[in-house]
Amino acid sequence: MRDARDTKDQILDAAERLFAAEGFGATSLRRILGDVGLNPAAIHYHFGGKDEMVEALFERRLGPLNAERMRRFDALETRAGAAPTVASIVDAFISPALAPAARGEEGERFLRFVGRYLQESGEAASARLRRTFEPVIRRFVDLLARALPELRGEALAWRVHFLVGAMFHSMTCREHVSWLCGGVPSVSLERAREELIAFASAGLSAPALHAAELRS
Amino acid sequence: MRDARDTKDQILDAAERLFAAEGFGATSLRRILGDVGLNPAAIHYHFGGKDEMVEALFERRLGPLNAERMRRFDALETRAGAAPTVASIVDAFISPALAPAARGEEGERFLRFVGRYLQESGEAASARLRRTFEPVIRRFVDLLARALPELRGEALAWRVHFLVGAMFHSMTCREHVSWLCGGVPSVSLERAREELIAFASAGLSAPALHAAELRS
DNA sequence: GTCTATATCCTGATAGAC
DNA sequence: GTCTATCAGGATATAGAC
Repeated sequence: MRDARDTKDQILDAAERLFAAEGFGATSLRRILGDVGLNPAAIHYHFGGKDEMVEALFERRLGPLNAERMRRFDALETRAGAAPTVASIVDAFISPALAPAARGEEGERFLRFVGRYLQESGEAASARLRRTFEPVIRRFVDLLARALPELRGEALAWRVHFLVGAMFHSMTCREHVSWLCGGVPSVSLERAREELIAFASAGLSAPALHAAELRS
Repeated sequence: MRDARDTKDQILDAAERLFAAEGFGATSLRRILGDVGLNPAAIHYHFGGKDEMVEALFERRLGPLNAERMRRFDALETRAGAAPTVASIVDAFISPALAPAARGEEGERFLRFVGRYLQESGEAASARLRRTFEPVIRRFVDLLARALPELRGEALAWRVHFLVGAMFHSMTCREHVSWLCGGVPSVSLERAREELIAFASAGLSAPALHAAELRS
């Protein structure tokens, strides 16, 4: 009746939009396929199930995104002479995700979805995300470890974890920022990208904690 | 058959445990009430519905938690002479939530649940959380604004938003930290609290961004 | 006052129509 | 190859048993 390629993309578009808006668990196949004008069960022909559709959603966007991050990491490492700054490493990790989000609806939708999925999902999803992200995260952590030699394993891990949390939260609960700053109706995602780089770089660069400095 | 007070608390305990472990949308009343040995529909007698039960869950813990934050803010403001440091303000906001979590399962469970709920939920839940948190967040932002006079409205709002995101993410996806730092089996939540205070204080204190300093 | 039997709707998935 | 009719079970909620 219509081209399968188009149909698949239409389904993924609708799914991404609804997952971002309502959450993963709250969005039924019925709703998604209804938006495309198909029977709920069509999902099984095109993808195999709800979980497999999520996998397709990830692959469609995460491949290019993580490839871009790797390219930027490469560029930082091969730049002769200057060792990369913490801010430039953070920029290479954050901007491929947040710059498209700042440019338009589509990029933002995907990040909102990933953020929600990350929180909602159980072990299986966690493992899936880990498989996808591990190479790029490990590279990121290695670069940071060289730029911040005083930061030991667990400290660096927590701080990277905070950065990731801040990044996703910035997308998924963006509306909170409007009332946080006293009712500015529309906040800028480009601004968020810049502030996050500044915030996270400074946070990562904070002095390492030693037993003696711990506060109550 | 048994005391209603006990039953209510048993239901809330089971709900909190399951919400934290599996997520809000993924946890059915069937499952929760089954753990307590009751029919799923008993929820309607005790609370009125799933949403009202969530409200009760929040009230049980958030009241004391936010009251403690307010007490700490008061203590900072009335301390004669010294204006409070950024780190001490951040500590007053974070520690009442994270110190109980570090001390035991129960405190951690609640934070995991709130973090997941915050991400999963739509407008209604967002509004509910806003009503509960607005006074304490506004106080927090005001204190920070005085300690960081160079940080204007939207910049401060984004950075506080990052802090909140980092805080919840640190709880909800804690297992990720283990592999981030190369497989340390058990990471310390007390360590997370200390690192988060250092990370967020430094991030908030990063120089304000002006148009001229923006990077690609 | 405390809880259960039951109803209704909605979920994702199997099997089969075109 | 593409999609739909239908299914079995799970979701919350109403009405009523004890």
